[in-house]
Amino acid sequence: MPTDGLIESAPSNFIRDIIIQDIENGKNSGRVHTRFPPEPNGYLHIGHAKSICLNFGLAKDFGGKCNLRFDDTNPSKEETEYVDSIINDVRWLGFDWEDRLFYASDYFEQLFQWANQLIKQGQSYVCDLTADQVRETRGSTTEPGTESPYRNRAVEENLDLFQRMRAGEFPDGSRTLRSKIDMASPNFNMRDPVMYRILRAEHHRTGNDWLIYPMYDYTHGECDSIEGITHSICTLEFADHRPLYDWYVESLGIHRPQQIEFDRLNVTNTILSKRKLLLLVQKGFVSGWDDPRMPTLSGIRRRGYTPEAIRAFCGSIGVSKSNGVIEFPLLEHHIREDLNKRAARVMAVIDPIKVVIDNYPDGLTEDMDAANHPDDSGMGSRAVPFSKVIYIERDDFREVPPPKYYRLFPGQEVRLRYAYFIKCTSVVKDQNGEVTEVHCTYDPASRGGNSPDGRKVKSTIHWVSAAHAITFEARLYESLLLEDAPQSDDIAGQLNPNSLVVKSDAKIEPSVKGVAPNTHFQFERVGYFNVDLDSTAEKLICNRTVQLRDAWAKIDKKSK
RNA sequence: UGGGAGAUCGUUCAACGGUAGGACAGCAGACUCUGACUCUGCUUAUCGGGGUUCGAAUCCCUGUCUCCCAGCCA
Repeated sequence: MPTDGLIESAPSNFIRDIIIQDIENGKNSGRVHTRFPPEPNGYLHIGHAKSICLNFGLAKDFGGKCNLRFDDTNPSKEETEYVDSIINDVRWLGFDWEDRLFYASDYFEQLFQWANQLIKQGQSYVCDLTADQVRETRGSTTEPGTESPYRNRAVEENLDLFQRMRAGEFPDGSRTLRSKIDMASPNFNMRDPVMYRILRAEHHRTGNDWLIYPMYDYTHGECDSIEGITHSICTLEFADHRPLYDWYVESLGIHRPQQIEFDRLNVTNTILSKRKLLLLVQKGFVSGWDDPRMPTLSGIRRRGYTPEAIRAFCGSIGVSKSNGVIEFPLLEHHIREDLNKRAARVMAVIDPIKVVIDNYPDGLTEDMDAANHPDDSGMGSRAVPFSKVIYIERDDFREVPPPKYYRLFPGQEVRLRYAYFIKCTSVVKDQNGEVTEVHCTYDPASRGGNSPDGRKVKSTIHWVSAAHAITFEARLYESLLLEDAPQSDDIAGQLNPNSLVVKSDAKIEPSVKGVAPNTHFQFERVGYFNVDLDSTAEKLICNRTVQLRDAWAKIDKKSK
């Protein structure tokens, strides 16, 4: 039974069901408090967006709160650069943690005190086994582990040794603090897990204050507990850790949040492994974490994806515990849906071919009135200059038209958007037989795009006046991975050589002069583009965010 | 071969003992100064086998398949 007023339009899912039930049962006094807990060891990607939208979204929908907390317990992998990027990305996505920005490292002292409490309770001990020995004594899926010879050390000795671990008396890796649970447990996480390791590494926040660092399992539940988290939502692979999560908060006798696991986001043909993404950056396969081909939030932001679209996408994919893979076109659908509403229309020719209108007066320029958005007159209109020589898309002309081809070919009449009807009369070719120039005549009576005699044309194509065009660089992106690339660690062998195609001689109408980076446009009949960060007043650079749906491309492909 | 989690249109999520539904993708059509957008229609699914029930995607038994786990990573 849904609780009145608490359910918005968000679709039902098993986590909402749990929360609704908890509220009805008065658990946590009806409070809902979640958290997004990234480790600052890399950049956030679209997979994290699902978790962010889930955690912040749930808090919002149920009148609760959501914290941003950095799980920074492994200084050897973490950096301030990552902290900064994560803060920036979550904010960009549109979420607000108010004053609740926390770090696991904020709690190091408390965690240390709690570890001492567990020692005193006889529930943890200092172990002198090496990492290799620990692994060897852990047992296997069918064999129980064997107990450490140090398992039954006296409390006083454990307390002393643990203190001396902290004080730096022992070398890295020489000792650990372990929980005394059950070496025969079928769940490996319960076979006396390590709580603390000795690690001399500079921490991005605590510097060299600490020589011992707590492990994730020992840390996470207590951090949640300290912050009053009610629902600790994480991905499926942590399900096996839940008994341990519960063991710590119960042994310590502190507030017990509920861990709930859901399926992490997978997207077809997309790398969402932090390790592999790091490899792409380190080996120079991409220009950086914000390369527009990267699935990182900084990458897709630069590519022109909007937070609104990403949030809509995350809301549409649902939450479950199955191992699903979302098809990439669903993401593209949401990008198009958002950009269609907001992106101003502009005419740009990516792969130009010259068209000369033989009967148009030399030296004349006319301003054509073009709407900035077909469905939103509030976005106004602009003047686009027209003259005798123009560029059109190379693909919009065929010397020999294939079946169902409506565009320009010898003898065919088409409309130049917002301008005139033109008819192709002849072509000029170079010595290789390549068409270099298309000659046309225009119908002066069709100015604005309609002929007074009411005749129709099959096609309307876009154009740019050669004399007025701005030459710019268009960066066209495809998937970073080859389609059907095998899943393996050999990333180099799976890369799509066409993931970035640079068109340096693209032409665009002059109205875009001076636009700011990250302005979104729809290049009519081509796709959604945005102005790249590298763009300057001298050199305009645009990224293709996503192509328009293209019925002709399907017809063309099918006939081949 | 130990433990944990799953299995519903091509994909994904829903249906919580009572008409299997949405979105994306696909197909067909309408509209169109973007082969875009929009609109209309269509195709397609409960993993197998047994039960319980008037009635099962849902409950029970059984089989099969998939994912995760033996870091001093998170």
